[in-house]
Amino acid sequence: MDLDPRKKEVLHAIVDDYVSTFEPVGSKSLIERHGFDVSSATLRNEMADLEHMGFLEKPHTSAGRIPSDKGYREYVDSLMKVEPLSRREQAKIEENIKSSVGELKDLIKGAADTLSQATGFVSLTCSPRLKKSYLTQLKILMIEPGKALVVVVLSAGVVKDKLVRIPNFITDKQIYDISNAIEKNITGKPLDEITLITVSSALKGGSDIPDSLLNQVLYEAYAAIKQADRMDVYLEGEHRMLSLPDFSSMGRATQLLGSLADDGMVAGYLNEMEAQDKPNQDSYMIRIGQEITLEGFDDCSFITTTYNMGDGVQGNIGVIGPKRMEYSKVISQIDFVKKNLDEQIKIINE
Amino acid sequence: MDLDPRKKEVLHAIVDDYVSTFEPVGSKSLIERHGFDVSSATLRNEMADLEHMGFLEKPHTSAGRIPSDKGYREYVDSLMKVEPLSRREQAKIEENIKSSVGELKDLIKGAADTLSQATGFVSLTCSPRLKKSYLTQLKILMIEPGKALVVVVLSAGVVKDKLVRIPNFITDKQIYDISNAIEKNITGKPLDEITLITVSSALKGGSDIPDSLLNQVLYEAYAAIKQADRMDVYLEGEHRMLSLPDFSSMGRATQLLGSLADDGMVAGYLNEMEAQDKPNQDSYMIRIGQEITLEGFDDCSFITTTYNMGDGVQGNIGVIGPKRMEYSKVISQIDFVKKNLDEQIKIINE
DNA sequence: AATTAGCACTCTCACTCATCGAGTGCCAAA
DNA sequence: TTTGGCACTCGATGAGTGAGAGTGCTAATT
Repeated sequence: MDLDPRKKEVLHAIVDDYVSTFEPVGSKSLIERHGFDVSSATLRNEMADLEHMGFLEKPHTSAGRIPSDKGYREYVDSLMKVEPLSRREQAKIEENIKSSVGELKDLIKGAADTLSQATGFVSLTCSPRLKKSYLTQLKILMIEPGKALVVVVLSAGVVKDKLVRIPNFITDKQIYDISNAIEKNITGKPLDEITLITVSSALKGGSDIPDSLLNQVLYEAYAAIKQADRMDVYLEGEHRMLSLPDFSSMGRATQLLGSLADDGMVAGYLNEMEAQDKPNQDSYMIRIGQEITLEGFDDCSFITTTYNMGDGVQGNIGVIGPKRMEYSKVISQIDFVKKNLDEQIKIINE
Repeated sequence: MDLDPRKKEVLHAIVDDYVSTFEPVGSKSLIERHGFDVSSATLRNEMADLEHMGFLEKPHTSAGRIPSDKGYREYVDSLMKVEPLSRREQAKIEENIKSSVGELKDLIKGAADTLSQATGFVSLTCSPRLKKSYLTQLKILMIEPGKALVVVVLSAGVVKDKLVRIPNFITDKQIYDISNAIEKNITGKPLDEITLITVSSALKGGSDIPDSLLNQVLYEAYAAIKQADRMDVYLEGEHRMLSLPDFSSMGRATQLLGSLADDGMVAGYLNEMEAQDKPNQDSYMIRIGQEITLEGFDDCSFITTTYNMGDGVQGNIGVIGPKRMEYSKVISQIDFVKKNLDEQIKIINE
């Protein structure tokens, strides 16, 4: 069911107007702002049609129209045109990201901060999905009797570690042997294929440590490996949402921030989205209003894309903003931040 | 200038009432709720006195009185009586904290979450101050050519690490030697006495690596050591503030969350507070309203105390809440969480 | 000297009511 | 198919009002 060209124009204009003014737009002001050379009555008819088709809605009988979720969806899918950022904005983002030096984590955090600042919304980043990456090194470092540091090195240059407790009287040498044996056995395996069994099988019989103690060490090593896969979601700029007129009522604001406080929920939803969309690299996942199945995000949109760490390892970056946002602009902002992030990651990984 | 006993009673009652109702308290309701056997006129006189002395203020001519910052201060310093938590509340906190297993970091985060949930306010934790702790181990682990992991082990069982870049062709063996040399040289030194010079002096001449490359490695090692001292502030539960009537106006809420978003600012202020109070262990630092010299916290109070990791290493834990809070209750909550945290830390450190 | 009753005064809050204006839907004419 | 015209709807605004809670002050009482 395609819209005729004029309806498209009208919808486009209404979305633009509503996004910039946050006021229901009426037939008259539509003519004033855009150069439609038909009368207001004609527009009224068009608008009534668009409403019947579900693209617009009325807050109450005698107000202008606002876009419905479906209206925004149409706008995003076929009406808007993404334009590049101004040189000025680009420069600011570039500078910001470059100044966040350090490890991968700091870099991602820096990108998130930049994105939130640029958009004025909440930015969202998600640590890389490491299930498919494989293990290249495993070291267990004795810290003191009873305490060891397990260092897990993955393809794509990711390093994770975990401090674990081990039986008190296991020696340096023993740990060293265990560590080597495990490493030999599971190097090259994708993370999601490693199980407690795989880890343990390296060692059966080949050691002088009683099984029960050995198992404890193995378990800790296993846990450390598995933990490397943990998905960390980082949200930044929650407070910025309070300045938006969309959330100027205390009720909505409270609900939104309450929902945002639960990172786990957002993380879970992201996973779900990803499963649905099977995104190819460089594509965007966009969810508008009620398309978001989480409580409390009715007036929001999610836009995310992926950043790349090589070897097919990817994480997410994006924003959560009011559904009344300048989609084309926000998308170019995300895109530009993502590109810069990819670049910087490449640099720190050589 | 001491208050006479009745004035104390009156102030006490007013603070209690105001805290629980959030409404300016008048002479009449004061009699109703508390068993004062004087007339309302007498109380009015007392209240007028207290106002002149600066303990109370009036929102407008014809409303009841509310405590001023000075009033709260008096209340906190000499009027209130801290009572232990109910068995029920204790159990909840205990359970919550025990369920946050893992490394020190997780434990602290767990304590913060618990505290925020228990109080309904923002909780604040601060990683331990490590300046005075000394270095017990330093390992540099080769990850791949050009990349190494520096592991710093401090007294009090703290382990920190940092992924660093090193010149490409430095070998495993060389790194091992450098690491040993540095370790030998600075083990036992307090963190704040370690300088780039101290680190470097270990190695002069004793190696076959060109100075310029060596310096790069040394610098990274030094940076990794210094970074161990970084103070991390963690704030949790910002959204809870929105539910409080104290911040039910959008303006205040926005300002508060904006200020809270800047962890660095809060961290800086904590440092300042600490310097002023020279706290002995187990004492509380309390700042009420305008006593807090930060922008945006006029209606808030900070209450913090320290948690202990042994060897004199301490961090901070506390809350940021509305100054209209049940001080005695909040203090016992913080106290109880702190005790549990101390205990759990002891357990994971053996 | 401290306490109390009484009273005039102040100020906020909640409520009502009328008005205004932007916008709509629909009909009949072009 | 488009347009002008018109009656209607509904939220926002602002003024006016009365109730209620509280105060300060004064004069009488203990």
